[in-house]
Amino acid sequence: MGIAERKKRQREEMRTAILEAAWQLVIQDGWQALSIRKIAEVIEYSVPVIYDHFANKEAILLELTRQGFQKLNSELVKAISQSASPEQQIEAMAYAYWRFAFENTAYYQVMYGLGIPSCETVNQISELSTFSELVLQPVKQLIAAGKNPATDPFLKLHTFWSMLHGLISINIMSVNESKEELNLMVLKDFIAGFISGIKS
Amino acid sequence: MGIAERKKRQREEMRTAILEAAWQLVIQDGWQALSIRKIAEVIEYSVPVIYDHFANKEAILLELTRQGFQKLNSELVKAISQSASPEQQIEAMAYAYWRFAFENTAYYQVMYGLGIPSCETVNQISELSTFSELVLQPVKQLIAAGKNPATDPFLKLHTFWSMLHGLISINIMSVNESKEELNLMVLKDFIAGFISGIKS
DNA sequence: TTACTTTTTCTAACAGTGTTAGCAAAGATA
DNA sequence: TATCTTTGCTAACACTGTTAGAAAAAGTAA
Repeated sequence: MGIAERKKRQREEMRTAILEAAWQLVIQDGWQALSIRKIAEVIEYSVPVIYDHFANKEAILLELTRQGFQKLNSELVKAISQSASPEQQIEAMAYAYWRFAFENTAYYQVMYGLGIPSCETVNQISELSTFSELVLQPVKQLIAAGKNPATDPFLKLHTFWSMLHGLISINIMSVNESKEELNLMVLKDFIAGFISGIKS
Repeated sequence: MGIAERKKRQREEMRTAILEAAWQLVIQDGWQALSIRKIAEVIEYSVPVIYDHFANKEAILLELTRQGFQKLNSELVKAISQSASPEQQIEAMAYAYWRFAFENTAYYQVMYGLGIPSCETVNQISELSTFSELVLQPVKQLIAAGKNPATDPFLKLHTFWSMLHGLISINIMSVNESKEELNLMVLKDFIAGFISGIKS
């Protein structure tokens, strides 16, 4: 009897309808504005049916996160396949990753939980400039003492900040304790590379 | 007349009481669990008095963010002052930044809006391992072809991922458009340094 | 077709959230 | 003492995630 199959298919359709509605709302108003009730309105069903397919709101976000990584993966595969040497592959992947993030800002924000205290107001924080100047000072000195005095200190400042932030935020996210020593090594690796990169 | 002074002082006390209560709640239950009503309960005042000192909840978070950067700045100043050469200063600052993040996780999360879809469940995403393997492949090849075949590919993978993520998330946060070219240059700078770092 | 069972779907509620209008009480001024 | 200003509160509005329990629909068996 095909009834069970049809029911299964309908359940699947409902599930994807929920996810599509959720995604539509996310790219429309940002993932912070996503609500179960809005999803219910879009799919034209009552609220509790959503809970028949997802345990809670977080499970929906998690599924979108999964989709995001899936899409990113496929972009990376494409980047790899179109390049020959490992150098080119790495470069292509870096660009693909970068492009993915900015062409799919909503995805990236869901994937990494970005986008709170409100991105727009971060610029209001005056302490950020103090922070920048603080790091800038020794970087400038190092550049002056190095072999390439034309190096842009702001560029290096950005590299410094981004690297540290990325390392930390990825480490904070994954509770995997066994990786802590690994990350400390990455930190050391980065510092050494950063300094020698300025000098030479 | 000292009445105006006293009133001003009392207003200030109320303000700091709100911020202290908010902070206490943040380190207790995480910044996502922070609510105006809980703050009101802690300071033993009704809810609307909070709105006499802060426009909205976000303003409170923003102030905590500001405090976070202030504290980070003072840590960096300390790190700088205790080191002599720019190399040592940069290294000390990197470690200070790192330490600050992990000794003040709550601060760091508020500062960078981290900690959504729930950090704990990120590990459930199977696509992450696919992603890792994808990047790992060319990195391994590059290491094998380089002068230092003992280099840990996982370490390099982590560097790669962290750097990209840091660069992107900082760029996504600050809407400052004029910096986009700068960041593209940082990206190039990073890729070049990353590859040459593996080779040599 | 009818009676029964299972599945699906909904209404309504609970407990919580940010935010604000409007009133009451307290404090300051004359 | 009377007036004005500041301060603080109650109560509400419009949301949020989540769930219990009733109603409706769909499937099954006689």
